[in-house]
Amino acid sequence: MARGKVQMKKIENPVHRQVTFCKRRAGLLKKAKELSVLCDADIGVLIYSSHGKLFELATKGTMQGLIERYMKMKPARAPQAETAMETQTLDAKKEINLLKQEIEILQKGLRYMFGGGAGTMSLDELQVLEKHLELWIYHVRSAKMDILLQEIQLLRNSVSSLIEHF
Amino acid sequence: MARGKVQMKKIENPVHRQVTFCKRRAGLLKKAKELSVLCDADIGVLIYSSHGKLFELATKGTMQGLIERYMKMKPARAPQAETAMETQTLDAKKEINLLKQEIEILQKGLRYMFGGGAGTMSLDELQVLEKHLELWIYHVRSAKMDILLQEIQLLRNSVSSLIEHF
DNA sequence: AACTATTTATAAGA
DNA sequence: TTCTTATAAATAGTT
Repeated sequence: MARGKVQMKKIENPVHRQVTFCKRRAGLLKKAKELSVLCDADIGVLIYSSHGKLFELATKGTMQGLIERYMKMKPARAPQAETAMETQTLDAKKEINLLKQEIEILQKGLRYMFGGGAGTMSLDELQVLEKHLELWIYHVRSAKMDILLQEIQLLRNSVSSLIEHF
Repeated sequence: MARGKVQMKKIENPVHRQVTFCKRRAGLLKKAKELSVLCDADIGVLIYSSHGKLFELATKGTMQGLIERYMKMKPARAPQAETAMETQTLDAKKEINLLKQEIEILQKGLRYMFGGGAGTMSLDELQVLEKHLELWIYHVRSAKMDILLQEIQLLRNSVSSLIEHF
């Protein structure tokens, strides 16, 4: 893209090809990061050089995570028979999904309780929910503070006894 | 990259963000294809929009194929005693325990809200609950912001049409 | 969805 | 590889 157009075909000169690979690879990964940040997207990029070397980028979590998400969305074929261990892993994953669902449900329940409706909430509902949450956080922080203050009191008492004792 | 620089942070206006997502997504995929052709590389790109929609590109074969290649290259974990599969199972069990704890805390949080008192929660549990609440408030505020910005966009469009009409 | 003024990426050269 | 620079491409803001 500079000092001359470039034909869209494999660069034959291997030196030139390697240089371009480095530059454009960096460019591609940069663009991917930017898109991720600007638009709040999760992006994974896998690049295998012509000689098989791997370069990767995962803008959120790990490549593993993004791949698993992909697999869920697109159930893959099962090439081989499962071993006992694989079955165990699959069972565990099922359980994880169930638990995640449970959390989802609890959260929806909370939302329902405060907001009066599930799913999409109106501005007013969100306003109310926000107020509830602020109040709740306030209570949680108070409770934390109470615990800490109790702790301090206990320590003070210990110190007092020690002083009396000696 | 035009008519003004752009800050590298999430674009707040949802309309603007969506437009940019479309444009840059197209740009990223184009760049990936070019790199693939020019340098004879095999490239896979996974993009999840903030709303979870998947966009993908595999310049050679299928995404499945690239992923399998990735998996073969990177069983990179497991110290040595465990097989990859055993590690996976252990990881899954750890995740299950974490999720169970999380559910416990959410449930306690609910009871706490109903009862109006802290009594039963430990400092650590309160800490976790507080983090959850903070995250939740953040989401609620984002949702509010989205609604307001959409409203503004609608009004702007109305004003534009009126001006054109008269 | 089209249009440009600018910014960014990068091909070639050093 | 790295830096420089002229130029091609991408794209932000606008219409």
